[in-house]
Amino acid sequence: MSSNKRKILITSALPYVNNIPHLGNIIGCVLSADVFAKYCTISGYETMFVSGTDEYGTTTVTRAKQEGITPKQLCDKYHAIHKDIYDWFNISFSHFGRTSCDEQTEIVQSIFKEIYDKGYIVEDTITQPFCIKCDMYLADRYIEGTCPHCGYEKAKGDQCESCGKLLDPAELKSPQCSSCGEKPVFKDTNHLFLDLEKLKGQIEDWVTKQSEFGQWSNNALMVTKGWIEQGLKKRCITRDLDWGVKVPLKGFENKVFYVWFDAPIGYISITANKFKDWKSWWKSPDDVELFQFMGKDNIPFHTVLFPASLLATGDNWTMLKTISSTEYLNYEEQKFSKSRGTGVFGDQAKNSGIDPDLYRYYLLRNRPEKNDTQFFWNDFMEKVNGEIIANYANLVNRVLQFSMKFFDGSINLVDTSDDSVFKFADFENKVNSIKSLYEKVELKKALLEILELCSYGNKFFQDNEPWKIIKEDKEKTNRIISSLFGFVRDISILLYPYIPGAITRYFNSINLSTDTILISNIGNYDMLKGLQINPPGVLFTKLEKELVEKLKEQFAGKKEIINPAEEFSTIALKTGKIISIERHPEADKLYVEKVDMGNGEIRQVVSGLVPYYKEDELLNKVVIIVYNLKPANLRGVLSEGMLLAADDKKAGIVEVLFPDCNEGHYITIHDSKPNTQIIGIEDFAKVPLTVKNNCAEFKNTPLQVAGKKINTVKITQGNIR
RNA sequence: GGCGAUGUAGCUCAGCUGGUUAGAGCACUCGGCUCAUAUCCGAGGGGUCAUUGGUUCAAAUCCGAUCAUCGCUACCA
Repeated sequence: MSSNKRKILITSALPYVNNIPHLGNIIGCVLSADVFAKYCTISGYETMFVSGTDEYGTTTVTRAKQEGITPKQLCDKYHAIHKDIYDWFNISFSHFGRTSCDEQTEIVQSIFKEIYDKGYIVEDTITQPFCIKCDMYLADRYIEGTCPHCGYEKAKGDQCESCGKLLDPAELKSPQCSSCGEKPVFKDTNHLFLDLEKLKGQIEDWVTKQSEFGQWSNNALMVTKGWIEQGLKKRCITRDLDWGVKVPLKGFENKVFYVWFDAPIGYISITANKFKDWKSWWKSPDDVELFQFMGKDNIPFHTVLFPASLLATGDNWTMLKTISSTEYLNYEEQKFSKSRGTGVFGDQAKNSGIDPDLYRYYLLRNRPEKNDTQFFWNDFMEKVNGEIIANYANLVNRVLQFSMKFFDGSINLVDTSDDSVFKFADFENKVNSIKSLYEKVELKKALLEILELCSYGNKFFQDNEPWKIIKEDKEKTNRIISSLFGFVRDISILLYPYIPGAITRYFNSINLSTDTILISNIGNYDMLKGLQINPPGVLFTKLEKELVEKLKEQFAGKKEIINPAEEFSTIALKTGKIISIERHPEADKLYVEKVDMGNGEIRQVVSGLVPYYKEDELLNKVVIIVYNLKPANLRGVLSEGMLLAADDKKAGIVEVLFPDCNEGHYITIHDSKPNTQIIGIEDFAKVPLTVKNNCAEFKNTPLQVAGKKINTVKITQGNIR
């Protein structure tokens, strides 16, 4: 069975099962991988392209509970949604599987055993919440309580949804089991850890070698190095949960593997799920080249953690050769957001009435390779209409129409002489260049070079004026058109990975089998001789302004209304008197102050003023506190507000604002009213407070307290924070 | 604050290891063609290559500093 064919194994990051992918997700992994896979296929390489839904983990369990179904049922439902979307986008997986298959259990367990036998697994005890009533350990997500940072009452044990901070469940105040409400007890539980420290040398060697060999992008290499330097510690690979792959070790019967450990192995098991000879792909490092596609947030899993697991087995696995990691695609200068309804998601794209090839074209044309890029509806329309339709589709159409009109649609031998379009466009060199870009997974550039070829085709057509020559020299006209016909056929082959649907329609209209869409057929025109073509149909429908405007409106999401006049009122600034001050026990730069806010309210505030002020320079002074800020935990000490200081970066001076009044006054501009709602630090950071001419201002309006302006002594110009 | 990335025409971007008057597409202005339900071709205007030092015979390109934007991170409070 083994041939001399190159074997290319392609994976695209496994989407988490209950997130519906948006266009940014789609271009990031699945679509990019698909173009490369299609290229490999038409190049005659033996190609395996796998992906699937990542199904295990607490998120699925929680969601299933909410919907009142089992995790399995939930995954069935969402898996179908994913599959449907990718089918619509014409993604040709060898297999789009799921991590909840039997092979996953077998392979994850066997890999684990190998790692265990080699001594890279260590056991350790951690303390975890346990619900007596439910008789189970509570995964981080299953526990709710008050967030120690912001005071949000329904914070989840792993992360507070209000302030976004990552949490340890033990930090929560008044914790509760999220299913029964019982107060959990904290019990010691044994877990297994992958000893990355011990693997460090191997990982580093592998990264050094492989990054060069596989020509990793700078971005991927930087993230990887950062990760390795940041410290490879022991990482926990088990969880107390039952939706996952069981840990095959005595004493761990009730535990499953943690998703980061089992998900990448999903690539292997999904392959095994459909192909009996999966080992010829995944255990064949000398014969197989592995290309992996993902968004930038997934890099360390593929360059460090997954390789570490495989290295630890000591076995001969096929490992990552080339990583293709994209930056993010934003939507009309915002982030895609399901909850805010911003951006186009896979299911919506499908219902938008626009040809999937047009999405494919635009997403790849704008592929975020080096930078984040934007999805703009106007840009979408302009690029689609002006590039793929006006340039390529029009070239196809004029060539075919001309052949129909003047030669009854019969094609003669393709002219490749020095007068032909091939010489005119320096065709051979261009094609080689495009092929090499494909090989390097430079998908955006390859696409642009193909379009450049189309321009040469149009120019050749224009320059030769066959519509005039036909009147005198039919033979010459035939040569012109036949060369263009062959030229367009070749370009279409090159374009197939990007817009497979349209190219298939094109091949049908010229009566050529789609089996002939092969890179090796470029330059081979024997099969075109004597071809009888059909009248061409319309390859694409142009995007109309009205439709685009409608869709833009539909997917705009909730608009943030920024009213400059009320902007200042998002914050509340209040004066307070420092009644005690001491050094933070755990930090060099921080003071911990008790501040009397008036009316007997005392707040504890932490501020980073040690390098700038001595204790007695601040004690008993009246200062300004951001009064409606979410409390934050700074190196173990609660800070219930922020002490305002001006900051002159150029001079390196920090000056605390000392208002000329007593404690308990609000700071205003004009007659603004202080906000009573709690805001986050990021909201506060958006409010531009500055010092100009020794006076504290908001957008050129002086801040006032008790009828007076707030002045600085040392700093004339600067920011306030 | 630290690390990393980015900053080139109105817009989207090319410009690798430094080498002639800085490029493309879109948009704009003008001209031409008509095979093309899509148009196309040509010409033109428009840039102190973020700012600023330095290395060099030569810098958008290399090095340093600064500023701005974005991402991650922190003793941001």
